[in-house]
Amino acid sequence: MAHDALDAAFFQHDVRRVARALIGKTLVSRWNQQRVSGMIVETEAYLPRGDSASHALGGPNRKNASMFGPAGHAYVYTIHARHCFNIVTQNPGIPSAVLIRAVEPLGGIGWMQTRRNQEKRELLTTGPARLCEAFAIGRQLDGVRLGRRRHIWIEHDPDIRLAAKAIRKTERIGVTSAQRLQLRFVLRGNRFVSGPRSLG
DNA sequence: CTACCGATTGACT
DNA sequence: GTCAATCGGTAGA
Repeated sequence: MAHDALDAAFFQHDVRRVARALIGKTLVSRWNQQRVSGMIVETEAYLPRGDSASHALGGPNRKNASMFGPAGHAYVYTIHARHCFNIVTQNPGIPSAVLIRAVEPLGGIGWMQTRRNQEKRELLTTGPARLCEAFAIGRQLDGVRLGRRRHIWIEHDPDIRLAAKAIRKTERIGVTSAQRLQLRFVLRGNRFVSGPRSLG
């Protein structure tokens, strides 16, 4: 029950290292007395330099400001009328973030089904916008620090230990530039990973 | 004000 | 597998 919550120091490393390390961790949301949790099974890294797909390209603006803020805070953006949840890394001064693309539902599945208006577990949290809806993550969390006393945080279960080969590295999903970069990390074989099966 | 875009999803063949 | 709906944010007239 009382698993350690990851603190800011965890997120102050290279974004690729953090993206890989987040696989197998537990994402927890508590909102309106409703606790929801899931094991992270898919992430993507967005680099501070040389990454034409990063929202930080071109410098800070009103929309991407959180990417330039402190590590361990949320960066929530809107795309196609939906939300996506990132965790800022390496900052200050190095705008980078990890996109959480999919989790395996663990607790509060009934809340997820209600919020998603969807019964099938495979359709609750397989995709960045789907999991945001299931975890009640919206723009109001943009720039907010993660923590156990907040709306959202990440826990480490010491019983979950993944072998290096359990994590697969692939190209990112849906990115229209810089596609050759291998910046997506997935838990190999997990059925809650999003995207084409060939990249699972 | 209008025009256009997208780190997506869900419906469809 | 393919494809269009979707709408907030941003840029430009």
